[in-house]
Amino acid sequence: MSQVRVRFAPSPTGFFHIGSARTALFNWLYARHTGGVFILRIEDTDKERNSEEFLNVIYDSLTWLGLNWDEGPKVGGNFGPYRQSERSDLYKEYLQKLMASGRAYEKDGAVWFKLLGERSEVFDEHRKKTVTKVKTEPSVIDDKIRGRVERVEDEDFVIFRSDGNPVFHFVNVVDDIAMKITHVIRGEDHLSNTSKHVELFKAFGAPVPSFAHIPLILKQNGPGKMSKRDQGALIEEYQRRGYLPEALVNFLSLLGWNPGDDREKMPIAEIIRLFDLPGVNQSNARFDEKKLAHMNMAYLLEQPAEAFVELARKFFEKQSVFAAGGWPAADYFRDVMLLSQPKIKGLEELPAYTKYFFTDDYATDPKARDKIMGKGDPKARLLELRDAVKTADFSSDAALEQMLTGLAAKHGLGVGDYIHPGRLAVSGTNVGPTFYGLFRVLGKARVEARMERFLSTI
RNA sequence: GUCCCCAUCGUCUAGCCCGGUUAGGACACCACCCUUUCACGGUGAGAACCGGGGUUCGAAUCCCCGUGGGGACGCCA
Repeated sequence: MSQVRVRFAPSPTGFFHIGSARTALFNWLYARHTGGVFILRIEDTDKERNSEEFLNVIYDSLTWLGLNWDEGPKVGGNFGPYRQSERSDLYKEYLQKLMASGRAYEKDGAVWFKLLGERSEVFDEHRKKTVTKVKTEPSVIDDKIRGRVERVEDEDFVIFRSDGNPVFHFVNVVDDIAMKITHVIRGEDHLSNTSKHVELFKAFGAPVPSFAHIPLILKQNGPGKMSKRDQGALIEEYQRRGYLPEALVNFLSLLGWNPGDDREKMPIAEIIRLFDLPGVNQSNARFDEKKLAHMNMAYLLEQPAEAFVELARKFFEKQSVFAAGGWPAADYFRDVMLLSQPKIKGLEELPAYTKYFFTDDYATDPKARDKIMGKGDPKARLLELRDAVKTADFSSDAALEQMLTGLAAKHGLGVGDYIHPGRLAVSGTNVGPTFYGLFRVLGKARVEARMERFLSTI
């Protein structure tokens, strides 16, 4: 059997969204699973709506997701060029073939594809105009996901606009022939178009590729499929918010596909090994941001220390959390991030979660203050803690824990009686990382200064 | 309106092809446990076969019809 050749064929008319990413991913997975070739082809025949900016968004997003292409812009290949705007000669050549065989004709300045069969004029109520219907044989496609689908294509359609540019149906088929595409994996919104494509393949005398129409991704709230304008629809949004691409890829792979058992979190190599077209679902899936967030957390939690610190550093950089010259010492930043890693759900929480580590100018949460200061005798506990801190060993969590348990035992109290006001005094909040880690990383000098400052306000 | 696709917990889904399950898992939600807070983690609860007809000893599973959802009907892609 010949090598699988699949293509992802976006048009640069807007930001790259979840649905496109999933289509790209399934094509990529199928190529990697079969040892085939993944081709990126830019469908930019609509000059009015294309832009270089959106083209770069496509490259950036695919690269970020790790969906590398074997042939296409930037990497080349034997079937280029890979931008349709650079392939006009080929399209004219193919048009000549249809003209020569009598399967294309001009009308109203445009070129139409001619269906074979008996013709009749019919008034279309829905479109409010008279159209020419052609009595044709049904086009049959043997879809790898949906099975046999039959549809009658009964009207000639435009293949070249009156401005001289070819339309999608035409270029799509011509390029699939020219690039020797074996499997067309695309969204179900194209299923109805497929009969047009099948007729074109046949008119060119070319073999019809296998089709696999994947279900659509529906918006999380309200009716209809997800579009670029919907909440959470854009890939670049997740990139900006510090999501891990491997988490997004894992989540996306599970939207409309599953390995056939309970496994969800899987390394990409495992997904590639298990992915296949028959495993793809037939029904549409609703996008669930919460499940994606959970997947992202799971990936974040298992990052090795240095990798996590690096991710955090890049995120802080991109968000410009610190002024150019205002970065904390690398070791201190590292300690703070590692202390926070097990506590956060996403990188985007990090700047707010760690703010008080990097500045003395933080606000004290009034709610936390009321809650903690209104119970027992926190001031007395803080005074005791302050005195104990003076001689305490800050070199390890264990040493600090020993200090605190000793202090609590001496006064017949629980460690919580010290921890709650202590945390509030040095961080202004009642949520945060482990208390001993908090003290250790802040260091004795900061802890003492902040405790004194806090004591002076009560 | 015409044509095409689809239908299991709120959501993603396993089971369907090759009829016999206490219909399983995950996210979300709730309770409890762990615990210095918040998370994580653990345990448990609630939660589904769209409806109606067939076929069959037996239907989530096979067939038909409804209904519902989605898509396509451009000189957009």
